[in-house]
Amino acid sequence: MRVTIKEVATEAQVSIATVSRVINDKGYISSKTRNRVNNAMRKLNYKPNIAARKLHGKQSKTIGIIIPTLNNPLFSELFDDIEKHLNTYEYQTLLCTTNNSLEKEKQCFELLKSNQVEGIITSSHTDFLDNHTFDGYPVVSFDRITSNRIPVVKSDNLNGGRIIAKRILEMNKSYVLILSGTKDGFYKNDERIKGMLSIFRASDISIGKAAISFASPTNRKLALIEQILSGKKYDAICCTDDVTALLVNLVCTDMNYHPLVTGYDGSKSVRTLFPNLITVKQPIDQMAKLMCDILIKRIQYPYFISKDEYSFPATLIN
Amino acid sequence: MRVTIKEVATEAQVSIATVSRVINDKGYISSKTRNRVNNAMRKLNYKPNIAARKLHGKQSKTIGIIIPTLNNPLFSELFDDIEKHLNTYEYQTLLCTTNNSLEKEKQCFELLKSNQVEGIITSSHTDFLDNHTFDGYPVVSFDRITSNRIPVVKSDNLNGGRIIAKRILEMNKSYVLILSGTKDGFYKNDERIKGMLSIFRASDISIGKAAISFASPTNRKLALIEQILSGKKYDAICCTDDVTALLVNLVCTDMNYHPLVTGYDGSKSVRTLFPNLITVKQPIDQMAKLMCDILIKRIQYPYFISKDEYSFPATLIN
DNA sequence: GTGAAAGCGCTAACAA
DNA sequence: TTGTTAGCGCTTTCAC
Repeated sequence: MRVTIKEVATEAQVSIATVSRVINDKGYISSKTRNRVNNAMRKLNYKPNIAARKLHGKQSKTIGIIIPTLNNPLFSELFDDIEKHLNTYEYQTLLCTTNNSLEKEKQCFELLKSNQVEGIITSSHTDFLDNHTFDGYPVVSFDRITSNRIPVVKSDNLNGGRIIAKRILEMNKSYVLILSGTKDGFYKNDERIKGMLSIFRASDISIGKAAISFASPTNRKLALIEQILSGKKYDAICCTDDVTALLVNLVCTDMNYHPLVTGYDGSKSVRTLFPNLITVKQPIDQMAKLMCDILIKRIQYPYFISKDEYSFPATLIN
Repeated sequence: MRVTIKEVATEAQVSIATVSRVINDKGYISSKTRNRVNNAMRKLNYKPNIAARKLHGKQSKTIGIIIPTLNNPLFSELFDDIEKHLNTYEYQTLLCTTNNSLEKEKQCFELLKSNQVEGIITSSHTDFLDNHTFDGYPVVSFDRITSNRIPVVKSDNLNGGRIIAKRILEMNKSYVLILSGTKDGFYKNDERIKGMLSIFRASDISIGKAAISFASPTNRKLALIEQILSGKKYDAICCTDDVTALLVNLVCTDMNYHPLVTGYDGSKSVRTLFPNLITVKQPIDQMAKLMCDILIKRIQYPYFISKDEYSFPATLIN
């Protein structure tokens, strides 16, 4: 068995309460005792049992993270940034992936509650949140409009859509496909698409629209894309995310068909590995940081009222 | 506050012990009581408090996962597969990333112990494991030879190296660079490189060797690669992982220099997005599954003796 | 078959 | 400034 607070107390010849005080830096302790306890902890290589701490109710020092998948650089980078930043607050992280399934998202939420997380950062895109009571859990959402009083950290999708569309117009395209990477109805009001449309409609470009399901396996997506493109001769294809854009490029290469393909998100790896891709960058690192900050503040000061929405600028790449 | 076992007991008019028995399916319970308890749990939407369960010592139903980074498709896919598979055992996962830093790896290990994980799957590549006593924690390692009695699940790196080298020879190259993606000394005995050398040395090809540090940020890696390549005119560059290969390709394109570049790992996303990359595929999904199976078996039957090493075949892509 | 009660490691009143 | 003690929610003997 591992070393417990009790053994530290014995070793330091104090009570467990004193040890607890030293650990949590609470209340008055003489520096002599403090030293004795610290030495004992070091000597015995004591590590607190987080489960016991959680059991007590507060201070689980754990934040739950809900994301659709790690197999998308947007989300793996987001998670990475969040984790790094939470670590500076001495918080740990409990990760759940949903693949955008409502069922899975429910399970994630239960799992996180079962694990006594102090708050949740979610970037899953089902509408589960809307219908759920939060038992007072602080929650912050990534790029997702929710109806409840859950703060959203997003980037300016409307403007991002506009930027991309303007870029397309500059290149004198005449028949453009807007291809959404999620067709599951969660993006009914996709701001990116709205932005694109607002520009395209004011021009004399022709517009097609299509969507593929986010949760489909890659093979299925490729097949769907091929089907969507077959016969049609768009000279530009605007995707609502980078992964979809990259898949479209693959299919097009195979078809020996070379429209202009644009993405969205601009994660570091995509920007590095596909330096020519025209896309819109969300400042993922800054957004991650802000989400952590809001959440921690909310946890530390329960009456802290955050804004409903924090919006970051979207910037054109290429 | 959440619903506890106590409230379920009251609702079902039984003792908490009985509720516990129903939850864990242990001991004798009449089916009448069982039903009553189950109904009560459903009615109150009871979810067990995992912290309390962990506190008791056994059955934290959590496995710790240590990986270097999620920003490498090999590891994000590995984690994904592990998590999916552990879920079928009703185990949850606690993820730690180390970026191959020894310091971070130590912290991860402590964190996982603090969280009462029942076992650990590690694919980090420092030599921390070798010098550490495991307090009886079941551990299994991914692709990493350790000196202790920790089972390793790997693929046949020696043969993988050979396969790649043979492929190079087929293409009549004469000056090849072997570029390792980790120069931190953890791969002193890198089997992949050994395999390559065994073939190259038996031919009349010239060989160069270099390495870049795994933990460097991408920009730094690109600069290093440029430096390594400047002046030299290799007609083939064999990297020990895909990410390095892709970065090399970027630098080469920039330099308008077009050697044959090969990778290693063959994760799904790399194979999809770079269908022409010559690489060696490790069967990540199968390896993930086996690691979970070994670990769970070891947890359930403490006297289960696993083999020291499980090796999967490596297959050439392209 | 079921319940009472001890105890897991820790925190936080409350006493001293 | 420190110690005593009552829980936190759950599992598990040991009685009944």
